[in-house]
Amino acid sequence: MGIIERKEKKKGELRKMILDASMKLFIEEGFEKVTIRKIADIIEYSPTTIYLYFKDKNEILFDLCQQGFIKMAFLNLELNTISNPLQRLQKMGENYIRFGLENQEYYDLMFIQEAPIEKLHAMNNGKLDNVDAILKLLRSIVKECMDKNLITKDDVDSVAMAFWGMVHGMVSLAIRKRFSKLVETEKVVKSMHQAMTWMINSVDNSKK
Amino acid sequence: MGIIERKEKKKGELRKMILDASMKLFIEEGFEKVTIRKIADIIEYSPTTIYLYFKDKNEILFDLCQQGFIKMAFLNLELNTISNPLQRLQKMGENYIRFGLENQEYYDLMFIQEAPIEKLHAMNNGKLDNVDAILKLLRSIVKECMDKNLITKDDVDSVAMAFWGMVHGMVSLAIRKRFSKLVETEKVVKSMHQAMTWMINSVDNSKK
DNA sequence: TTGAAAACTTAACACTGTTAATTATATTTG
DNA sequence: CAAATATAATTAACAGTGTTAAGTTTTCAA
Repeated sequence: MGIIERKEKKKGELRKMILDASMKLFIEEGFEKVTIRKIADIIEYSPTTIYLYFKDKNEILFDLCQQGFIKMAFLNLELNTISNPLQRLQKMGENYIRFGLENQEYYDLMFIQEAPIEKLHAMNNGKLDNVDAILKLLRSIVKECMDKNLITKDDVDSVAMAFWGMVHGMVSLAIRKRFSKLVETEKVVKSMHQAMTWMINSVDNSKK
Repeated sequence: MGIIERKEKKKGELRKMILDASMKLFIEEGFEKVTIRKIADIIEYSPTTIYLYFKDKNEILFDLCQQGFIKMAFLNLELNTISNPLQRLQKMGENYIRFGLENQEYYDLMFIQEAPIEKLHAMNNGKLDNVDAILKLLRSIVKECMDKNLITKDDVDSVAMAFWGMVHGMVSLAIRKRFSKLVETEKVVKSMHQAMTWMINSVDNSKK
């Protein structure tokens, strides 16, 4: 049994080496540069060895993706200190925007690319993952806003979609450089926050 | 001069054949299946011939992209019949959502992929293109809403960003299957429209 | 020490966009 | 009309990509 454990550990070690190499490439050169052969170069194994530890490339990208969700979740820890749920919603949105702009490669993988998400759907083994945690938080804040009559009551999920949509839409359009015909490049970030503030104020029922 | 014209025409004809073949592949198999070699197969020329008529693949994708913008612009023609600018804004949003969901391949190229947009930035020879037209329309409607005190006054571009962001965000998250953990697949479309309606009603100052 | 199982590699397949060099086809000139 | 030139199209290749089947090396228990 000690032997099997050691084997498992060794197996785990190479798995980790592959993921570490992927992360290194991902951080330093972006996710398009994460190729099987480059990973193999770094860990000094042949490319095919990787397939003994991962079914395919998506399984590796999925792991990087999960790291991103963990990273993002950390930003939301400070939200507990804000008592007003609408202010909390705004702060969550601002965190989201900042995370997206400062971690564009992660963001791409987490919310724009279609490749790694297939794994997420396949790996639905009950355990609620990091995506769930963020969505659950968003939903609960929206619900609290409605319960306290800060925003107009409606289907919680739909309203959550509207907010998520707005921040994701702005971040992804910014990352993909679609705002150039609307505002100057230097003003994009400022305008995004201004948009966020306008929206929060506009839906705030306590302000009228 | 008649001779040069005829030559130009012939050159244009092969150019058109290439674009037609690209469109055929694009419509029938999606944009990832639009490859130089497949285009070459259809037009019955060698792959390298294509490079005599287009600088690179992006130049071909850019053309498909433009077709998408034209297609989208058609949907907005009916907007003139709506006198209330906020209702017009809602209708524009609903058109946008419908276009995105019904033309996912076009939408991908127009707003999600980064490849063809580089050409759009490079080709900035003054002439305001189809993207401009749509953004100009959005901006003017937002402005009209503010002028008529239907929504709270603020920087027009920022508010336009908020609305565009919301609809683009929802459409792109739906296309990339990110809503599965929030609402059931069958309900996504309905929830998107519900989200849109909630948002329009919530920002409507005339309703309070 | 032998034999089976595990770990790893080599070689290859089927693709991708793109380029340099070459050949075939028109067109213009002597 | 024939030769020279200009245009058009092709072949072959480069440098990549993910992935798989088959073969080799290593490890380890009987």
